[in-house]
Amino acid sequence: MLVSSRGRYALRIILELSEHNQQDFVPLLELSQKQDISMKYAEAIVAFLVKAKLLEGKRGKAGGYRLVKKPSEYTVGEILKLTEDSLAPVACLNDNPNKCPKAENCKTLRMWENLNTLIQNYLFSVTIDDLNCPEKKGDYII
Amino acid sequence: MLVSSRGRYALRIILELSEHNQQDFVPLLELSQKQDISMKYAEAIVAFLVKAKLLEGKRGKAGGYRLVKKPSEYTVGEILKLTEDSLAPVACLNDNPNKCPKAENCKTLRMWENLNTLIQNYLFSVTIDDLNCPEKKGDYII
DNA sequence: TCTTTTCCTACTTACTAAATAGGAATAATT
DNA sequence: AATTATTCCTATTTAGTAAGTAGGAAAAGA
Repeated sequence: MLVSSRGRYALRIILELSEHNQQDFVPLLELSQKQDISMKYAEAIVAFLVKAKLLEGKRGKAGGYRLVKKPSEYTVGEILKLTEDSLAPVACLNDNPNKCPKAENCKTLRMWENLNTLIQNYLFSVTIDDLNCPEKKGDYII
Repeated sequence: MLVSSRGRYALRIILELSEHNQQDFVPLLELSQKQDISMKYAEAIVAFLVKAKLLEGKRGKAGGYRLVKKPSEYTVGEILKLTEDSLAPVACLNDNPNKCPKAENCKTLRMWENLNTLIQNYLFSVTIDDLNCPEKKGDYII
């Protein structure tokens, strides 16, 4: 059930970028140092985020990375869904309709679906902006 | 974020046992066949559950496995917490107080804590009995 | 042309989940 | 006492993949 390092780092990198002037490109060296992630690993993650169009990269001198939209428009859910491939707790939920041959009689399926809904609803409700300004977003209350 | 096979299988095995007369011991062969899990892998999982005192095993002829309490007293949460080691989405939540050197300034910590609470509250609220009789437990509604 | 930067491809390492194998110990039955 | 059905125990194999590394090509500004 653990979120991967890639996911956690991606969040931190986007958070870091959200704190810079959004016109500016922030070089990888600065990102990796500030976030204490090895240059090379940070590079792999950032490249992934650029390919997924969550970031924009610019080569050459004065190059670097920047966000493509406002921090309030990034949800934690969209970032993690990308890096984790899926947020679902069991793989069969990724197929719609469910392809598992046991799905019809599966006594746990409903429970997994409910858990999945719960997780997604929460993660897609939290934005990068919320993480920067926690007072904007009340704690989750059951 | 995926639940392991071990966790999914453990749930299915306990569900299977919950459908038998609870005095009887169900042999592994039957469990593994009914649940379509290899004998040897099922054995490893069941041994694990016995060690954790979630099941009781009896050797020799007419031996097998049975539940140690009523199905309504097993929560999905307790089963998965065992098989997954932890239900937390990030490892640092397992230490109380948090040992991560960045915890003080971590902008994502609160979000992970909230997600963790959400997941735990749900999983510990669902029992094996609920899975057998879904009408007993309303769907999760946000 | 020099420097700073991203971009790209490939590789290595290490971990661990998942599954298998073989046989010892136990208990009921005949 | 022998037989059979079963759990219990220890060790091993396999395979996938996350995590991290390496080196150099391409681009862009000064």
